[in-house]
Amino acid sequence: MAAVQGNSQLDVLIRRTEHVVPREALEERLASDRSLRVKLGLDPTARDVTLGWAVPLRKLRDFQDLGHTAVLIVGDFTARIGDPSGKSETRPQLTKEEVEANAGSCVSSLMDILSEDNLEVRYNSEWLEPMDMGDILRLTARYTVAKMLERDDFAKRYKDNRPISLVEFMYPLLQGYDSVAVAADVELGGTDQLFNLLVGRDLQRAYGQEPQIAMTLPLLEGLDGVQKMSQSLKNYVSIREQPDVMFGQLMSIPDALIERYAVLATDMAPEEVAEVEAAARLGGPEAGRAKRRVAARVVALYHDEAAAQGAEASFDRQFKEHQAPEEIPNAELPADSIDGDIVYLPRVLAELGLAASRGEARRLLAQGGVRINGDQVTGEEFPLDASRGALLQVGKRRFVRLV
RNA sequence: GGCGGGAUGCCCGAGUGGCCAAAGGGAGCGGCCUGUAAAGUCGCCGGCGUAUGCCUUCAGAGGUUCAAAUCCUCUUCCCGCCA
Repeated sequence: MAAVQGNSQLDVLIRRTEHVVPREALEERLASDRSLRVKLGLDPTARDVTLGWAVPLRKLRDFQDLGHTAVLIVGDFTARIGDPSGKSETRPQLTKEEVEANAGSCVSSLMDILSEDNLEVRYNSEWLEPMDMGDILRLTARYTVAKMLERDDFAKRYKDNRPISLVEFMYPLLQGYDSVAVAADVELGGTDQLFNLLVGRDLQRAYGQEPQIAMTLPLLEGLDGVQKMSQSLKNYVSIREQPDVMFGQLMSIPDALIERYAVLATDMAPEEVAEVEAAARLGGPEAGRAKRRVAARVVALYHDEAAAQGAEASFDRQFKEHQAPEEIPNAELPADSIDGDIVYLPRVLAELGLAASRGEARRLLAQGGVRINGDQVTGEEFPLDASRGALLQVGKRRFVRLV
């Protein structure tokens, strides 16, 4: 068993959680000194690990570090059904091939956070695929419609006369059955998973097992500051993002979220979080410094200290001093943008991907969003000889060296 | 099986014959400002070589009309209610 014992172990595990149901059961099981089986379901539709998804993963890592077993469930079977949670709408079902293609790379990127030790990876098709209609009916017999409708999402949709697919009723049951199949002691999930985790408890009881402890973790808001971080909303930060980009993305969170990120996205100790929060509250430059501190800590967590410092330095260079970044990609002047001894800028911007279309490029020019060698350019044509080797900048953060 | 509702630009959502490339909001983008890619503020936000112009778009296919996102017909998909 691990170095941390008793209450301190409990403290570590409880940190950052939203619900621990029931908490006494967790205390009891920890006291038993047994290596617990801690389950976390993985939706193999995701391609990247985001800072939001990292929250439960890092909690799982906490358990591993304390000698418990991480049981990662790849929902290859359930992914083909679709998870209704929090989406309030039905999602297209994935094919077996799509799911398989994702699953492998998914698990490998999780290894950035999880440890190879104390790890068990299971695919739920292992036990769900062989079920026959009899098994399925016996499973559904354990649950009632009224109980299903306790779930907020279902209750709301039912009340609003919005669709609830029958298959959505199956998902919590199957996820709960996963817990039975792997004999989970604890299941982790986002706050929106609480209902499903509790179904797991009911089913385990029904199948004669000791019910698991349901532990939920807060859902981290995305860069927009409102909606939860998700890949489909494109408001996320990947844990594999380049240091400079990651730092910049983190600096773009609203001030109101500084503390939230300090708690959920960094490894800051509670005292340090308190400092950051106090600074953030002061607003002004203090808040700016607090945000930097959080951003740097996140970068350090997924890269290293040097990368964090480098990222902060280049952030200052680019956004405070308005200098070009050190690394600027070269881009060849598109041939069809050249007409005699002039280049047609909208074409250049569009072809190089600096603008979505020539129309947008022209708007950017008109709005003063384009600079060449630091000087604002508003005309659509530019001398060819002055273009060779020039530094082309769009907005504050897109740079290209023309060759 | 019967009845009713719906499908609009990245998303949500107005629009029921011309004033519609289509209100409004969100997201996104740009300028300014600043402590940052925060906040605030102003602006942009279908495409086209630079346009009082042309093209494509309001689920799909036809049709009526000088003129259709708006009317008619058929088709596809979605939803609800009653059985």
